[in-house]
Amino acid sequence: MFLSKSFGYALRGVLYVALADKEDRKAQLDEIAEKLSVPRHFLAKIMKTMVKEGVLQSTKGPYGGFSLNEKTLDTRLLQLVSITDGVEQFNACVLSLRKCNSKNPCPLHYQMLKLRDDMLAQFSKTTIGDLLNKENPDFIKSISTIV
Amino acid sequence: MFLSKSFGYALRGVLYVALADKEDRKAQLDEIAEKLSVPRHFLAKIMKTMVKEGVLQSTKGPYGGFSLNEKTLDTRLLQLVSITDGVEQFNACVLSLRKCNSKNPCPLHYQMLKLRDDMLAQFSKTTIGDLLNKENPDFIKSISTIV
DNA sequence: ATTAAAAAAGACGTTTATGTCTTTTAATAG
DNA sequence: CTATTAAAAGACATAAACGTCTTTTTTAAT
Repeated sequence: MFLSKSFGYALRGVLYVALADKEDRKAQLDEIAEKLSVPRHFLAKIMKTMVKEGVLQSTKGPYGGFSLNEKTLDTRLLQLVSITDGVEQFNACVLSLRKCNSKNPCPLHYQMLKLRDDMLAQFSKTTIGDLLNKENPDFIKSISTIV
Repeated sequence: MFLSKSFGYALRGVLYVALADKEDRKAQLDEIAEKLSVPRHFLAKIMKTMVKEGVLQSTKGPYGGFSLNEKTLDTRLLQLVSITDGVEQFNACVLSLRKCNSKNPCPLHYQMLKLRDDMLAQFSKTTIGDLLNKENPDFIKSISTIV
């Protein structure tokens, strides 16, 4: 309802790489996809995009894989949303009215505006690093428990 | 992002019927679709479903069309969401984790829970009648201004 | 240099949301 | 009762999201 599956895969993917980083190792696609129970090739596309957008780093070849870069932990969730879903839709009217605005509000304009602002605030203030600092001992389990 | 197009069409459709009702007349599909700039046959399906679900009334044949019933104005927006989108997705984890709950929360569990509750509260408390009582003089314009 | 490993790239397939078209059913006027 | 009108029903079409498979490119060890 709120976000695409790609967003969830992206976030779990980058979190997995961050956890591997704590063990001073890179994470490879095969491992990530398997541990997170996410379609391998689909995840590949998403990881690739994140690399292109500078959220992650990757190296090819033997001993290659995905790793963090200087920006990863400071990346805001909103940027992930932007990469996987786009942010324009946040501003779209629920009634599909293009000319819906405060001058000519649809019947749900202000109600939705509030919900939207709350959501944007949440996703803007939270970074990848924030999620990792929660010190949840079951963190790994929580991002991979799918069944 | 939040809701399907069908939801927007459904709400605008039923509001249009309510406005026609204030003029003591039924609204026909051709008129509604044209005035709201919504695909006729697609809207037909949605209107039909709303009739089946008891949100609206319809009569076939000459001088037929869609009209309100005793329940229409008391219908909560959540019921429209339920008809067009389903409500299960409100409870789905953004990370697609099936076993995400307060015992085993994903990193975004509580943040999303709050947003979700706010949204459900909004949609639960607001009825079709509430939207009509806002006395917005540009109401008709606001639900049909699409271009 | 050669080979193997791993990501990048891109073609292809499936499913779901959205949209269109035609036929059927029901109601009313005359 | 017949013709007409309008919704109901259902088949078909398109676009976007989601997923799979194969080939190419890059890297590193030997």
